[in-house]
Formats: sequence, C-alpha cells, structure tokens
Amino acid sequence: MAAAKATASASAAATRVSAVFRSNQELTRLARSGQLAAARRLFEEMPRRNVVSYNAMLSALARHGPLADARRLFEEMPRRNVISWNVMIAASSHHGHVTDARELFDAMPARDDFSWTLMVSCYTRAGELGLAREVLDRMPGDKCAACYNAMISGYAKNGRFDDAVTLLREMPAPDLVSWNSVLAGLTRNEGMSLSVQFFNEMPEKDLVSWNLMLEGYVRAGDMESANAFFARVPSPNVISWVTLLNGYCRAGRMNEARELFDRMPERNVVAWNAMLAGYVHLSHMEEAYKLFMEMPDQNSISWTTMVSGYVHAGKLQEAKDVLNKMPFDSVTAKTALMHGYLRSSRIDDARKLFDGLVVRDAVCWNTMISGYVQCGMLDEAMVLFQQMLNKDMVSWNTMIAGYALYGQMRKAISIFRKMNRRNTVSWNSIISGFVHNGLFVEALQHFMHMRRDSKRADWSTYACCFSACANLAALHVGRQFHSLLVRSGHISGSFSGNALISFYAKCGRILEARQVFDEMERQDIVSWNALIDGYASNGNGADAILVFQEMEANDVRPDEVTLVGVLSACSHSGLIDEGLHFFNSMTKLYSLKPVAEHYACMVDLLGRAGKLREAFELVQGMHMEPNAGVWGALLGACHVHKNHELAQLAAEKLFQLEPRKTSNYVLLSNFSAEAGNWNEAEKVRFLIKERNVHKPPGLAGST
DNA sequence: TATGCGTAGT
Repeated sequence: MAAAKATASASAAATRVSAVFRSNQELTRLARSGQLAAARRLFEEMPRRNVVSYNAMLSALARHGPLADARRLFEEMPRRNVISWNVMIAASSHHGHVTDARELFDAMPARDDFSWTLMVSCYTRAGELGLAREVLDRMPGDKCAACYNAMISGYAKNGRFDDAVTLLREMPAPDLVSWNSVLAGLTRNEGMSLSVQFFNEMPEKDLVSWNLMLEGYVRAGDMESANAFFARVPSPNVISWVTLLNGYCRAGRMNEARELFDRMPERNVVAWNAMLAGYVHLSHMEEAYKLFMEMPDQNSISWTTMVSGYVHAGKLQEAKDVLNKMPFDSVTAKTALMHGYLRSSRIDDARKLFDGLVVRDAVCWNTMISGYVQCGMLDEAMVLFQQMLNKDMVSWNTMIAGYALYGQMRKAISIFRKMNRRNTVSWNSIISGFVHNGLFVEALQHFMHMRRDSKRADWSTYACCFSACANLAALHVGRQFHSLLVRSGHISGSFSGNALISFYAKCGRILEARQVFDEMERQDIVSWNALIDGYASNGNGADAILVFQEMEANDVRPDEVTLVGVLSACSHSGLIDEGLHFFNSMTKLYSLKPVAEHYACMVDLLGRAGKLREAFELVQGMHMEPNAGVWGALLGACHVHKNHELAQLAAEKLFQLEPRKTSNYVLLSNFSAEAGNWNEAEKVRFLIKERNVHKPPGLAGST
C-alpha cells in the first residue's frame, strides 16, 4: 500500500518535472525567436518554475526587453546559478553598460568559462582591448578556446593583426573559430590581397572561411571575383548564396540579383529579406511590395525594410500604414519613421513616436538628438543627450558637430574633452568645427593631437586641413599635408582632392591646383567649380572661362556655384560683356535661376567698371530681398568710386542685416574719413562702441 | 531545457 503510494507520488513528480521541462523548452524557443510578449505570458502562467525557467525568461528579457526588467527579474529570482549571472553580464554587455557588466562579474560567487569569455568580449566590443586582455590574462587554470578567440577577434576587428596573430600562436590549441576570427578582421579591414594570402596559409578551413572570403570580394565591390570565387566554394550554403545576392543588390544589378535569387536551391527569410532590401535600396517600392506579399513568412526585419523603404521614397503615409499593420514591436522600424518625420521637419511627430517607445536603442536616441541638432534646437538635444544612459560614439559626435555648426565651440570642446575614447569622426567633428568657425590654427593643432591619439585621418580630416591651410595661406604646411595624404592612400577620393584644388588655388598656385585636378581619378562638379573659382580668384578670368567651356565640352552640367565662379571671374578680370552675357543667359542656357550670390557678383562687376547706377538699378530690380553680400559689393564699389551718397544707403542696409559685423562699420568709417567727413567717421566709431560690436570671436555664443 | 568566440538580411 505504502509502496503503491510512493510509486504514485513519484510518477506525479515525474509528470510535474516533465511539464516544467516542456514549458522551459517552449520558453526558450520564444526567447530565441524574439517573441517577448508570448514568453512573458507563458512564464506568468507556469504553475511551477525552476532555475532554468527563470534563466530562459531572463535571457528573453536580456535580449529583447528593457534592461531594467531583466535586472528586476534577476533580483527577484528565488535561486541563481552561474548561468543567471552570465546572462546578466551578457545583457549589460549588449546594452553597452560595461561598468555594470564588470560589477556583476566581480560580485558573482563563482565563475565558469562563459563568465570569463563574456567579460573579454564585453571589453573588446567597447573597444577596451587593454582591459579585455587583463581579464584574459587573469583567467585561472586552462583557458578555454572561446576566451582566447574573443580576444583574437577583438584585436582583428580593431585592425591589430600583429597582436591577433601573436595570441593565435600563443594559444595551446587554436581552432577554426580562431583562424576565422583573424580572417574576418583581414577581409573587413585590410583588403583582399592579404586575405587571400592568409586564407591560403590556414591549416584548416570550413564553410565560414569560404564565406568570409566571398564577403570580402563583395565588400570590395569586385563582383566578377566574387562570382568566380563562389564557383569554387565546395558546397555553398544559404549564407554563401545570400552573400553573393547581396553583392549584386548593393551594386544595383537587380536583374542578376533576381536571377540568382530564383536559382537558389534554398531560400530562408534572410534570403527573401536580402532581395527585398535590394529593391527597397533603389526605391523600387512596387517590386518590393510584390515580393513582400509573396514571402512565405515575414519577420520583423522584412516589415522594417518595407517601412524604411517607404520613408526613403518619401512616402510617409505608406510607411505609417505598414508600421501600424506590423505584428512586431520594432524600435528600428519606428526609428525609420522618425527619420522620415525629421526629414520633413515634423519634429513633434518624431518626438511623439520617440516618447511612445518602451525600449529604445542608441540609434533611436541618436536619431532624435540629431533631429534636434538639425533644427538648431541644441538645448533640447542636450537634454536628451544627458538623459541617455548608453551613449555611443555617434551620440557624442553628434553633439560636438551640432555645437560646432552653430558656432558654440566652447561647448563642442567641452564635450570632446569629456569623451573617454574618440574615433576618427570625433576628431573630424572638432577639427571641422574649428575650420567652420575660422579657428584655423586650432584646427591644425588638433590634427597633430589626433596623430598622437593614433587615430587614422580620412579624406574628411584632410579636406578640413587643406581648408585651414588655404585660409591661413600656409602653402608650406599644406604641402606637407599633401604628401601625408598621398602616403595615406586617400588621394583618389574626390572630396580631399577638391579641397586640395581649392587650397593650391587660394595660395595662388593655380598650376599646382590644375595638376591635382588632372591627376584625380574622377572629377565631379565640385572639382570643376573649385578650379574655375581658383582661376577667377587669381585674376585669371579668361582661363576660368576656358575651364568652364572645357567643362561643358565634357558634358558636365554647371550648377549655381559654377556660375558664381564664372561671374566672379568676369568681374575680377573686367570682362563686363562676358559677365553680362552669362548672367543674362543663365536661366535660358542652364535652367539656373540667379540667386543673391549671382547678383552680388554682377554688382561687383558693374561697380568695378564704375557703372554704379546700373549696379544700383540691378539691386532694385532683384526678385528677392538683397542680402548682405549684395549690399557689401555695392558698398565696396562706392568706396572705390567715391560715391558717398550711395555708400550711405548701402551701409545702412548692411547695418540692418549684420548689426554685429565690425568690418561693415570699419569700411564705412574709413570711407567717411577718407572723404574728409570726420564727423561721419566719428559717428560710426561711436556706433561701434554703442552697439558693443566686437570682432567676431571664434568661440562666439558659448556663454 | 538556460549563458560565450568566427559568416548572410534593417
């Protein structure tokens, strides 16, 4: 009897255990597929839970929920094991909360291989390679391969191949992941020739290695090599196919992409999404929609791709409709729509979406912050920036660039100095800020600091430096930058090339400017404009017009800036008839409507020729309000031709438009003095004092 | 049954 009872209760217990076991399995499945709400429901409904149930729920929250919820569950758990601690470390690491991860790691009662590996990868993800290495070195006993591999991958991702390879040689038993980690770093940072060499020397390879190489060719935009390599992959899997497909999509070769997609032996949701993204990228929304409807199953990425596609195509209503039908809660999709609103200056709509989000990632925060920055609402941007807990490099750089753009360099510098780590963009933001605000020496000094920080300069850095050198007329320094640029390999890009043309032109070295222009791989409209402007500002109007004709012969359509260059060329070289011809025919010949800058050129041109009356009539006939440039040109012309009456009028307009600009007052004051009108000169000097006009400080607006 | 290191889609 007693034995029968015992058997019955034992079998009941076994049933309960297997019920918990089955629920745990289901919970894990939901957690892995990101179905957070369903996971929560199941967890709440479970009559019995063990530590595995808690860990599965914890992992769901850690991966897909707010970090605070994971933290709360962790605190509430009746019993924790090493896995519970590990999941929390992973969660903190993924949210970029490095300090929290470290505190958990230090506080946990016992650590296993996973704990050490997680801590290493947490640090490498944050770019803290030194701290990661300390953790690896401190790991007791036989270190596991995963822990070594996390460190090797960290080195490789950050371009430190010597360190990666050294550690690879030191570890007792490198495995496929070790080799592939180094290979991934090479294909992503160092181009294909080194990658091929390493790939050929690898003692063992698997499909991941082949796929990494394939991705390398795709990344390099070399689809012919990618295709040839694909043919050599022993037995390509769906990842190999998608990698190649993605290459054709990125190259905009949609016919070949579609042909490949139709040929694929197996299409998973990632493959469908890749094809979908290809259409969306080219704003082929009708094709995209058709494909979207054909998909056997759409996941949150498919929906998000559609939302961002409509946003990109400027169809905000369609984007909103898709978002409302979306069965997933996706930060990325909502952020895409926020982007759309911000691009249409609908900042309140964007903010409403932002406020409605329960989980926000760094991209979402940064989108809202940069939205405020672009509207000049820097205080609002700063409030969000301060509220943001997981600031990333983009957050910091956005604020720096924002303050720099609006002339508040003191605040920009203060944020820059508070950064623990800086990347190339951080340095570029501060350097371009200095250039933008006329602080050219500071810009160059910071370039030197950047080199000491061993951050790589890119084309943007060099463009800023050339601009600074041009403004300082520092020919010698600029030449040194030029040779640095040549050594750095960024010479082929048109951005730095264009800055270099302007630099030589502004230093009066028009032949060298021309040489840079001729040596560029591809000249864009900015290159032509820089060269035309170079000839113009060097008083070589006839050559500027020759270049303009050369540009037309090359079928490059002139834009507004080109015409400013051409007109100022005519003005500087006294080519009055030519100037009038270009000005009068720019609408008919090039479909360009004259803007204030063009009028300023014409006023200058007529003024220099002493035709002050015609110049004034032109100003009066403008179909827009004349700006400071126009009145300034007129004032300058009056100065040369001693027309005091007209000068007075122009100066008054200028004072209205630019009450704080010293040079206007100085110009009028000197002019009055020269004309013997000392009372007037004195009056202007008084005005300067009274209106408290200072020389525009580069650090203006930072109080 | 729950956690880590290398490859594809926002």
